[in-house]
Amino acid sequence: MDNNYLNSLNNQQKTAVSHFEGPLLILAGAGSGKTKVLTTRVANLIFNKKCFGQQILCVTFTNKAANEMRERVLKLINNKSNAVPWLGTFHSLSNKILRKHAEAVGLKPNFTIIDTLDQIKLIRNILEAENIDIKQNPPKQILYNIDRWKNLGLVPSNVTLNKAEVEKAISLKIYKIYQEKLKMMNCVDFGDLILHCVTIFQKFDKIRKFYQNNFKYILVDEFQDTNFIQNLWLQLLVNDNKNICVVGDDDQSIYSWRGAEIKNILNFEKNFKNTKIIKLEQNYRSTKNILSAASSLISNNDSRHPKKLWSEFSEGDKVQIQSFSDGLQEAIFISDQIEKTLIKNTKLNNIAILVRAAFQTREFEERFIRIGLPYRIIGGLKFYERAEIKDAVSYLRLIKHTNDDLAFERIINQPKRSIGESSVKKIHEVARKERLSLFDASLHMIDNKIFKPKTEINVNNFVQNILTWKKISSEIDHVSLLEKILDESGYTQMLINERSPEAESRLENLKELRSSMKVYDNLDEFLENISLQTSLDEEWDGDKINIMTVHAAKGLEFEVVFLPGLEEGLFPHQKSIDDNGHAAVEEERRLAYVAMTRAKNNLFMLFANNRKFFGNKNVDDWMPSMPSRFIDEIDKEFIEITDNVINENNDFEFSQEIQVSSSKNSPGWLRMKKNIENKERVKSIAFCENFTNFTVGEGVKHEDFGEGKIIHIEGNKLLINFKKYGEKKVIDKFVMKLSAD
DNA sequence: TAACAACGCTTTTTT
DNA sequence: AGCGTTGTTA
Repeated sequence: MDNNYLNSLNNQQKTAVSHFEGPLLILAGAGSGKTKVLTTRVANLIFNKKCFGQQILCVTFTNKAANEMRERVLKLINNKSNAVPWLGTFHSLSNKILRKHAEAVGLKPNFTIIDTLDQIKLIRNILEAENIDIKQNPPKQILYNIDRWKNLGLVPSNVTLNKAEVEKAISLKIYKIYQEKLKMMNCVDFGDLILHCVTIFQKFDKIRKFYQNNFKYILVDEFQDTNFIQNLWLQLLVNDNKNICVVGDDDQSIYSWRGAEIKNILNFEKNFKNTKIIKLEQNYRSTKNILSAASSLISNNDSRHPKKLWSEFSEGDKVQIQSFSDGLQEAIFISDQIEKTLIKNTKLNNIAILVRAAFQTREFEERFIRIGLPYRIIGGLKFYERAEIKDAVSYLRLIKHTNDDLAFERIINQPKRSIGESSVKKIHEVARKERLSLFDASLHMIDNKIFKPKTEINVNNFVQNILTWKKISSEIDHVSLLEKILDESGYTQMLINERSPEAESRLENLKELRSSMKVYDNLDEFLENISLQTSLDEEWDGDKINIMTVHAAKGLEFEVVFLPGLEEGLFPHQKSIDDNGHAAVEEERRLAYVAMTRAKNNLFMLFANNRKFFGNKNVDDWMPSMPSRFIDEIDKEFIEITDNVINENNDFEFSQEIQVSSSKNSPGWLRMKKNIENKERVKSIAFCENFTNFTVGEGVKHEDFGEGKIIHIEGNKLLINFKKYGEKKVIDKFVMKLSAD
């Protein structure tokens, strides 16, 4: 192996890579090459025979980051697959450890990891059983409280409520039952993965020492986003040599809502004596304009370590600030920009649209489908969270553990077996009284003739099927088992009978599930990993535009970045401000900073004057909006402002077909400014005049679309069937009556 | 019990 | 718009 890998590093990076003994804190600014440092450091440790690959614990924040890091490390050390087995996320590594010591916390090694939907369902069930009002105690809120306790390392018996927290008493009560239920079902949630590990490390010195001794070196990425329990997990694994290296950037801390504590990084040198601190301040990603714009924004935060990122790159284009009359115009601009200019020089893979909230992706999805640009939405709906996939997995789960009540309840009447709500409720009651799982309660009720005769036959068929499949599950492979179940349960037939496009795509998804299962050796292995799998799609295949939330974009970089929706209330998000005030604004600002610093060459920041919420059934769904404060906070030297607001009275459907370029005549930017000062509400489509002198059936002519006939009228908006263009919505003043002459 | 209509709430960010 | 919950009917 050649030693060139060190030569491509700058001095600070080299120091970081070559520091072997003792705690190391790397403060790495955005784009300063921290992944390179981490991967090279791992390789360097192995080259210098400081340890074996399997003695390195390397923790990343996402699976994506873990995969990328593994790939790069393996490349550096010559492709020995599985040479760094302990590289992964806190959750995946905890999963691995917990499988080995499950009994220590009263679980079987093949426990199931439940997802958020299951968590909420379980909490609902408990609330119902306890006769607690669901409306007054939303399961989501309770789940949030439980998660927070878990992030703080608190098991139910360790939670103490002060006077201000009386309202959490119900959550605490549920938490206790929730944990018991999970144990009974041999399930854990995401939080448990880490919490159980910590419990084991604390309770069993032998186990802890085993891992401490094994991990000669620990590396942690994105350290600014670790929370209390994750930090404790690390502290328990560090041995006396204190060879722990953490990398982070306080300006990129964006997970406080998940319990992330910046103080973990700020106090690191206090926790570990003789910490070596290295700052990486040279940026290798962005042009000077982008970097300066981002730096000027983040300098508005009070609580941060001042730092001076610098770049040897050219100035580049200024950051483009663009305003639009509504979200659709914004989407049209982005797609135009991509189609007209970018597509020539930039691969679609190098273009990203980063949004604050997931719902914003829809606007772009619709636009790209319409004009046929390939795109991918990352982290949207996860494959295994789809209904049909969860159903199929529930069958497998129930076969594996018949006391998995969540799985039981999900599929007992899916496909329909005429076992309705009331029957399920009865099973619940008996299960509670007899302290049985739903499955065993059903058997009990059959034996004791508690069901109505018809229901009994149906329930009996179901449980017998499950038992039969359970029996043969050890004889045939897991893929055949799934096929058999989908076939014999009537699930496939149910979808075929539906004859809808949705059902067809569900069948497709089940096929995909089937092929994805082949990657695993057996059913256990499949079930153990399915929940931690973010997506089974080959997400990064093909040349496509990337659409994702800013959170999901953490750690990634793109040639061109679009940031739509920079409006007060959306970015910064109102809910976050409501909940946490000033601290929240600072975190939102960091989020904007992360978003901006993803861009290498071109950065577009966009906002609309009117934003559509909750569909567009009626005009009330349109909300006037103001540009984000973050736009004002960026130093004007590095930005260029363009106003694309078309005549406000224009109909949004209609404007879809006009080119944006034709309209730079309205002083929208200045008007917006004025509106903010006067605190006036922006005039929006909602206030259009609401009458017209056209009638349904009348023939009309439109400048662009030619002749057509009115088929529906709503206020001053006409639905017209054009001869050439088909049905379109147009505002009345853009069409002329076709007079008899 | 199933099928369907009516209603109301949604959307912050994720392993 | 889309989903889950509630109410109505067969």
